Amino acid sequence: MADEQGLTPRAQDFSAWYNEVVLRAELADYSPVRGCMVIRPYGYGIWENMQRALDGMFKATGHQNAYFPLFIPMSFLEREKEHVEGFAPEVAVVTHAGGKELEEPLVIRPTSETIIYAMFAKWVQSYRDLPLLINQWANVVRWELRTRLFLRTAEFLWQEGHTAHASEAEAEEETLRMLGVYREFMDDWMAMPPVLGRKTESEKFAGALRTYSCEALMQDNKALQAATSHNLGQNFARQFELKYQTVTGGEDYAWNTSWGASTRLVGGLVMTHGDDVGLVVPPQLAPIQVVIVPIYRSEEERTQTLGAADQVAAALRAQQVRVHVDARDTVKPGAKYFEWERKGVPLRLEIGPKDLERGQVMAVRRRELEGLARKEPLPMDAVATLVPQRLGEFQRALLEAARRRREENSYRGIESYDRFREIVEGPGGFIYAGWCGSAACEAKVKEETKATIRCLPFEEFRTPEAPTRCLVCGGEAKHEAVWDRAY
RNA sequence: CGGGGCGUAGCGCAGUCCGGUAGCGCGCCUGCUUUGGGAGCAGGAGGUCCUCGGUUCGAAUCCGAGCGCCCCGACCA
Repeated sequence: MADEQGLTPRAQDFSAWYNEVVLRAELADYSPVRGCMVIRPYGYGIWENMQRALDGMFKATGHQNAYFPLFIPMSFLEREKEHVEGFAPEVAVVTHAGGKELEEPLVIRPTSETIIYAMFAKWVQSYRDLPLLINQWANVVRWELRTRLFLRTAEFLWQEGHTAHASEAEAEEETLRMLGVYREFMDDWMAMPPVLGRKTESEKFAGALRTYSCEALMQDNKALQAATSHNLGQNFARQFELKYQTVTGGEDYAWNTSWGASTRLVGGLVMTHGDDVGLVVPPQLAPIQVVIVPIYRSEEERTQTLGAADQVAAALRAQQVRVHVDARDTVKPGAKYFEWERKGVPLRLEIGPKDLERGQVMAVRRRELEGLARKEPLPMDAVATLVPQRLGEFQRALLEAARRRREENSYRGIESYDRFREIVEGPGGFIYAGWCGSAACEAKVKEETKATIRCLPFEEFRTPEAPTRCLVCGGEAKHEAVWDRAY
């Protein structure tokens, strides 16, 4: 670290900065097991808020939670060819249990399509049993060679939605609906606005017909795939005999979708809003939205300011504000400021003798954002109404700032491959360019620049004037693609 | 799995080249004074120097092997 109290500046070493923020804000810690991490209470608090929000949205769109086992028979995974090929290198396998070698090895789920659709097959007989809309919150294991806190760990927490439908159109609608849910979550809760689009064949989920994703742009201008939604077609249904009787009495395989988002989102949050002081958590997801720091000298002042702090806290809690009073007597106010800023608490209220005299509290925002004063006094008797407003403003300003940063670092109308390379190898960012649709052109760019097609963006994200030529071969452009290096 | 770096007190590090029995800052504990942006003074606790083996009268230091972690690359939510 640059010095013992500050962090390595982002501009100097983004990667080091990221690790330091995660550790120093007490989001997570390294575990004794290589590639795994311990999510600490503060980090888990953010994840719990994410879960709560997403879970509510899943329920609102008709899904129910269930839980499927961690262990999957090896033979299940092997049934879908593309699927097993995609995951084989990274699965962990249990070969021994109960002191004996198992007859059939058990895979620790890298994802649960196989076991879930095997169960769906038992539960679905008729079109009347469809759609079946299930979600599970679970841990999964993917034995990655190279890991990073939150962004890629051997074990991670996520949710995986799995649905079965009676028609391809319905499955496609569901796939896009859930992509939209993720988008709404990222906009409204995380203030991390994604670009939506379809994945290319080489980037799609192993076993899917089509994959869609939400791609967010981090502060180092690398892309983060933040959520994916897959139309699985009938691929898994065929392998697991997930059949149903149609309205007309015939028989057909069900159409499946799956969609997921993981604790990786926490890493995205850090890399979207954090600054050189530390973490910045959007109010909607902050475990602590407001921290109150009393300031005093004498014992009498201590009693008074702490009393006022408790009163303000109670008034805010009545407004559903998550508030913490830092009443520690052994730490000076300045030290508390730094600590809570490092942890990204959106709003701090300072209450000292001078404030009490004036009947006010001093409010300080975590980050300076356009149009919003960093410090302002709030009348004591209006705190309960003003603080929720300030939190809302801060949330909106974070989204606005993130959106602006994304657009400022997006490049459109790039036609020359040399120019493309200049951007990728220089500042980086989302590069919109034409693509002929050939895997060869896609692979060439990846090999030469490490940039990949993050997605083929949906209409609303596309450039008004569609590219006509493929960035790589100069042939006719079939799509506009968003390229970038990615996490 | 290749390249680089690093393993010494809870954290960050010095000491290693040139062997002589372990130190600095932060943090922690006690007391007093402090408290509006990382407090001061005094006292104190805390270390199998990653592991194993070798060389030596003597190893944190030299030699060999192994393990672990971080960063960069190939593969990936």
